[in-house]
Amino acid sequence: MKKTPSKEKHFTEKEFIKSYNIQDYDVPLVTVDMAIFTVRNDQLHVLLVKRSQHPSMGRWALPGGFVDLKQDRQLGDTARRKLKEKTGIDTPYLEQVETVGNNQRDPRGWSVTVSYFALIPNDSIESVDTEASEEMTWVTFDEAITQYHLAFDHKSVLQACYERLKAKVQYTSLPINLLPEAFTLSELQNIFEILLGKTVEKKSFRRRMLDADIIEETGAMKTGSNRPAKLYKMKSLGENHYFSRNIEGPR
Amino acid sequence: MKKTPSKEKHFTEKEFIKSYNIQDYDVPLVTVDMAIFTVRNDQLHVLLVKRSQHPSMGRWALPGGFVDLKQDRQLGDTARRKLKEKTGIDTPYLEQVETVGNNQRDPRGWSVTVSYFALIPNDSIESVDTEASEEMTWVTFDEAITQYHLAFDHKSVLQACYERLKAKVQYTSLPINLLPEAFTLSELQNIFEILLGKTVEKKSFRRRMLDADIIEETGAMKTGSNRPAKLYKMKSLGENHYFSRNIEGPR
DNA sequence: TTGACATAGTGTCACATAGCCACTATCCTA
DNA sequence: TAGGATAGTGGCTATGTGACACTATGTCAA
Repeated sequence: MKKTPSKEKHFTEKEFIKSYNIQDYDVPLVTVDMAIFTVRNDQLHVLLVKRSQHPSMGRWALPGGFVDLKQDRQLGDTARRKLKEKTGIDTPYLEQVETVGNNQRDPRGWSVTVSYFALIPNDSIESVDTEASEEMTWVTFDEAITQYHLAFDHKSVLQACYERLKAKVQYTSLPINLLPEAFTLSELQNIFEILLGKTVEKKSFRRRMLDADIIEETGAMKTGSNRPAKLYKMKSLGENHYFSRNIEGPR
Repeated sequence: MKKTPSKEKHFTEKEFIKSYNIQDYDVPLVTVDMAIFTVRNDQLHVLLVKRSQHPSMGRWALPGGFVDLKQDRQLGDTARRKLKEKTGIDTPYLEQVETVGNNQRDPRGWSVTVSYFALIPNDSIESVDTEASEEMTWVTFDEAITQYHLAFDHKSVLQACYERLKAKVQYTSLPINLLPEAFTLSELQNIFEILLGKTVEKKSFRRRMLDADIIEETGAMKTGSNRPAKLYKMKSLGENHYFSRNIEGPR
């Protein structure tokens, strides 16, 4: 039984703060969960970790955990900290998606999770030496949804992250963040097609990207077993462009 | 001083849950804050309440408060409960915007707020008899930002809500929710123009709305001192339409 | 050395859709 | 019955995307 907080108003704010103790209240749990996306082998992948503790010990889940009130100055720090722990990356594209809170999703009680998704270039993933006890794995998004029985409500959290990502691919330049610093237009188009699940017309795509004035030539070329392609990079790193029209598929 | 939670893994999940006590951990405060928007006198208005308790007693703030773990089954319920208390409305357009958490925004300590915005038709606002002690007022968005010194970080929360709203006006049918059930196309256009801050061309606007297949004639007409206008209503209530292009202004 | 291949990159036209704006329609009021 | 006001439309122009054939430039194998 909690004591009812005093409604006395005769003291100053200073006194109020001093007498305030969060332990006197029923409060929910607060966690941060994240979907870390990358594209490898022409498929969207997401990182899962195996839970080493109760509840749902042994089940696969999205990386995440409690906000550390000492370490984390703000919510995003929790996400960035987890990302760094798992992948070694510290400047990803990071976007908050949704906050879910109810008394069903965690057996420990009323629980709130703030979800984020991160986009990282596949080639930048370092193998981090994590606690030996901790297993993690990259799986395709489809597998994560259909083959894995994710802990808590992580299936729906993951789906929400994917929906947001997919929606934004239609009208932003966001997928650039899935590529390394320098990339060709063909590579970029390929990433868009993977995320959109449909092909786009080459000329239209190139016009769209070039007219947006968000990328510039590096000067270097990417060579292969055929005509070399110009390498591009983002003009201002981290800037995200919003197009005034959705990208369209074939008619 | 908190005790370090046990990392023992030798018991079952059931035993773990039983022994789990949230009081053993440092946890943040969790609140819900909301921007309740309506349009009156051709201006976007937002509802403010005067805080009757510490902290920031006497300052104006967005309606909101703690999640009530007993009453609220999920986060959105907290928002809906507050909205109902203040306006008497229980089926608004409600959208979660952002979740901010840090140890600066509230003098009581590490605090998380989940923000929502609601859109309500001006004519549906009932005067609710609230606690006598509680003052509330509708002010224009501009006034709220420039004239009122809002409590906590509510200024930036309010701005985030506005940004989201303004962005969505470009490519969704969302502003319909600011009008009563039946409305004319001219009224709808007017709302869009207010939110966009610029005029739009009549024919283009009507084409856009009609082609989207989201509204239908009620059969009734709105009469005035000139040619009567057809009244329309949403085809499926609450459904929000996404256009594939942003609304454009005059060239 | 050369020709096949593969992928990069472009020229150009058709087509869809939004802006523009003048025109018509239908009410009220004096 | 004419004038004012707002509702609603016809039809042309401008803009930008889709389509697709065409050119460009590398590698590689014979």
